[in-house]
Amino acid sequence: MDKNKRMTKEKRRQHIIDAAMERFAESSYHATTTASIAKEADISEVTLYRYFSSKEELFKAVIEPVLAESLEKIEIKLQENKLDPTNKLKYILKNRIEFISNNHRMITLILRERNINPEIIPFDYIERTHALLEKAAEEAGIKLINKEITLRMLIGSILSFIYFPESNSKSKEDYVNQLVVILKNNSL
Amino acid sequence: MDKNKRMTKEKRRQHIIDAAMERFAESSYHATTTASIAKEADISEVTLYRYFSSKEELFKAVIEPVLAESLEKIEIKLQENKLDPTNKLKYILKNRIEFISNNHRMITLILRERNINPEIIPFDYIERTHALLEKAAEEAGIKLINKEITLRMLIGSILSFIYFPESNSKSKEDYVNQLVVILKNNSL
Amino acid sequence: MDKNKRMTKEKRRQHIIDAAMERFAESSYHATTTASIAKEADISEVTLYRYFSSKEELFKAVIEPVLAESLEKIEIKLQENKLDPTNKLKYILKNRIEFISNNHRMITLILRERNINPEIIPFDYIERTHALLEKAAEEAGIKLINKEITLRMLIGSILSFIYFPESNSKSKEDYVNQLVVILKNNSL
Amino acid sequence: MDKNKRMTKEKRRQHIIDAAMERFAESSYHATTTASIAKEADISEVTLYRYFSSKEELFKAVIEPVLAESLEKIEIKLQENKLDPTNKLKYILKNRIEFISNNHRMITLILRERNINPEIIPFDYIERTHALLEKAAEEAGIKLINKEITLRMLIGSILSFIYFPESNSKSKEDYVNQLVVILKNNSL
DNA sequence: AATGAATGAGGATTCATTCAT
DNA sequence: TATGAATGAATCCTCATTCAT
Repeated sequence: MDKNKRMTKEKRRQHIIDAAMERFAESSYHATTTASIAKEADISEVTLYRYFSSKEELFKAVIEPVLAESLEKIEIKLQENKLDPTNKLKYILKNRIEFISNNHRMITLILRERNINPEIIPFDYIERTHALLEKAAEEAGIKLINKEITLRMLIGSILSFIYFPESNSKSKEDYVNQLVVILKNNSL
Repeated sequence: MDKNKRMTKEKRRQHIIDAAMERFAESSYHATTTASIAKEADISEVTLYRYFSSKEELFKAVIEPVLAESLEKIEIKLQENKLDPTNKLKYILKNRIEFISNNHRMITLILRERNINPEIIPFDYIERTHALLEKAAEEAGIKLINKEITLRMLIGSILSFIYFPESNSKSKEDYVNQLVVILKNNSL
Repeated sequence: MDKNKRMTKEKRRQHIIDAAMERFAESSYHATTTASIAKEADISEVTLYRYFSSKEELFKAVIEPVLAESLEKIEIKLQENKLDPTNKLKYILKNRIEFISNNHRMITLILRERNINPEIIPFDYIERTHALLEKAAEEAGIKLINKEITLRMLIGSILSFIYFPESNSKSKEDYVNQLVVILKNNSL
Repeated sequence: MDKNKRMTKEKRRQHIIDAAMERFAESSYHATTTASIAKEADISEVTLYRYFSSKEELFKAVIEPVLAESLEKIEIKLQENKLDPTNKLKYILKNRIEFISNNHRMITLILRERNINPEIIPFDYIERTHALLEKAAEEAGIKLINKEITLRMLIGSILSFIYFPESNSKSKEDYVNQLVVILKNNSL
């Protein structure tokens, strides 16, 4: 209680966001009440509303960093174009897998809500990642028996980290390298 | 209206379940109101309550067939043991992929709600599928550089059908066959 | 309680409107709570909302009949043009005074809210009545020392009935007749 | 901001009252928030509460001068008794009309709230004015066909200035003089 | 003296569920 | 069997007011 009162504005804001994330992740946007978020943050609902003008705005603030980071960096990096095609593909895979692993709860949350609140979550990660992978695999000369199998293996690999997160960074790097080797070996 | 009145009890029950599925799939358990389900089914809310004693029970009835089917058949089939290891693996993959494709909306719905209502959705498909695949891959002698990569490719392939459904049955069969070939080719 | 349940839909609707009028008249739109209206009507708030989708809609329903009646009839009657100018003027005065007397509480309510909710109360009675009187007085050849004094006496007479209502119909008729006589006598 | 800080206590108090009047006149007592008043005055809500212990007290302070002035002066003047009856009547009329014109917004505000907060607005101007006029008219020997019509014309004339304000002081004086002439001319 | 931060109480509105017919 | 009518319990959000600095 006392320490709450001493928080700086920015810290308290983040504190509320954290509490909200906790609650939103536990249930869902609709199932989560502003009262429960306030309780989690150990503040009153009114205080919550001093920082965020509505439940929806709070929700946006929760997912915003992930939404913002998401595909920006990767697309910038790819446009710098210093990577050869194979490393481009590896970069995408690594980046996505790291991203998912680091933001596991939030990603789950976002995917869960994306159909429900399309106006809040304006684009579809998975679609866009799919498109990126498609282009990169082609450029890297990966030609399995058909394109579909290639892409399902690539995107599926990434998706697996949503359901089976992995924190060890080295493991993820190894995983990507081996995956690409296998795919290249099996190209026509 | 009139046709509603003529429905048999069982038919009407199913009619309500269908309507409920429609609505639950569109939003989420909490965001879906019993009023909207009744409207979708073109009946009154009270009638809905004559068939299902609560919203939760209706939800259970919606997902129950999928929940029931899910891994039952596959496990029975596997225990019959008439398949050689490789075909066992193929069978699991095909079965899961078909299952996901045929029940796509419901699967999405169930996955979305599994954290929210753990008491309603009592087990985790993906965990169990993962376990099945792990065993089958081992028996089939698939030994990629390490177990993790193998499993991520297998489970990831399946997961991809959640996000990228495919209705053509032949395609799915081909996909599985090719996937297994590749994996076997790359075994140590 | 029991009799409430037996009300027809239309009767109950009117019952709620009456209760709302009671409460709105007692305080004001903003100071009146939907809870207090429901209590006045001896129903639950939810029932209130079954009949009116919002407080604002209920408010509109309360004032609508008065708003609708208000100046329609008078303008139609005047256009029929069967009255000589003096009787036209008398007609306006009588009509307005009757109207105010019969709907005294509602008029007070509407005047009170007209500045506050201009979107709900879309036009200004008094302005329009003023305009009607101006034209009618001119046609009736009433020419006091100046136009302002004439109009203030006319409109003021009407306004007085807002603050000092009178139920006896004969009195009102007499009043109008005498008023017009005086004004005519004093015309230049 | 800076100038705010330099205000004397009394000046700031008045500054807040002015802001509050602005807001109360714009909407109504209940629809006006202390936050909006504070914003209008460009101070914090807490500061507002340093000057006025509650919203109600602030409201009282807003209307107090008008309430205080209202009928005090007039009654004192009348008791001095230096005026002949006709001029007494004229004095009342002029005084009331001037008063309404000079405090137009506040009068409107007070009339709007008088039913809502009878404890705050403890007496009824209009009733009291009516009583004053009744006595004065009688003393001035004005005897129209009946007392009611006389009084409605007198009080109605005053009321008209609430709905149709007039700023020109000469006009008002003329108006009163002419009104009284007419009434006297028509006395029995 | 002034305020940023905080809140208990309450307001409009919705929801799952029940009652009476 | 079917439903129109009804509601207690929440839900998001706002308001007047207070506390700590």
